[in-house]
Amino acid sequence: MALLADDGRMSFTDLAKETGLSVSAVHQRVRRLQKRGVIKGFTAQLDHGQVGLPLTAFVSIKPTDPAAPDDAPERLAHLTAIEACHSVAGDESYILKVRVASPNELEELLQLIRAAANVATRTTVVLSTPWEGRRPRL
Amino acid sequence: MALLADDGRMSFTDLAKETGLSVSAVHQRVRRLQKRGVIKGFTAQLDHGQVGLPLTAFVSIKPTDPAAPDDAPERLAHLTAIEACHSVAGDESYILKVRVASPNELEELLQLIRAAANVATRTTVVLSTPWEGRRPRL
DNA sequence: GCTGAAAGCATCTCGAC
DNA sequence: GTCGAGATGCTTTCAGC
Repeated sequence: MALLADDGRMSFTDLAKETGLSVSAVHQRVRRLQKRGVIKGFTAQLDHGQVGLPLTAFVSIKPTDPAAPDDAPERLAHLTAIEACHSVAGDESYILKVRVASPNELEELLQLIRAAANVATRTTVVLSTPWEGRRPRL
Repeated sequence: MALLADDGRMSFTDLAKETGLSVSAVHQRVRRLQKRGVIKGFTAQLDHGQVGLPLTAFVSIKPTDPAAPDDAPERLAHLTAIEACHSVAGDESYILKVRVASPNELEELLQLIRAAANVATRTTVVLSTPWEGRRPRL
């Protein structure tokens, strides 16, 4: 059932046909999934290239002072160019995924990140994206 | 306008109120954005933890034979645990984002990746995700 | 490219199984 | 947890500007 909600903006009546359930049953199930948080929301998938943010990069960060409290996520939350923030195992402490308009903006962003979170950065620029946001097979 | 489509499954009538345009104008604009590919589609955001895939990792890959043709994306496309595939600048050639149910599955997946694409892998396990899929500020 | 109205459907609620 | 029917409201198309 969750597999079918991946089609995003599909009418509940079509969902009902696909699943063989009645329309109201589908409706209630989706409502329940939203309340339980299994479905966190619905979004439009935008083409970042066409929307003015053609440059994607991964930024790994490591605290310059390992003794300092690790509140990097809050310190970086205001930087809207950061699309995702993952705490990771390994040499670095976080991996950020960022979207910017140009190399210049990337440079500015890295300075902001270093200043805001007191970290060293290691940046990996994305050249192309064969695919992204593919739905996991359940 | 694209900012408002981020709310995903919103009625066109509500969009029209927000934008001050008429309902049909909104309708036409969205259709145009979809045809131009600016809006690639609509999806439900699922909670991967609650959907049986609580373990996320980044896998960087590097060809074992640098002379071989680089067709890793096609060779890996059938592995549905791979959510995204980015070609990147730097020491490694691709970064994959994968979702699996358990460490065991991750181990199996890495073997499959190495065998399918003839590559060496470097894996970074995600411990937690303060945020993800945030909408870029336009 | 925007508007407004009309026709067709989907959504959502409710009572019942 | 599922179903069916009814009121409400949204989507979609079309002619006109």
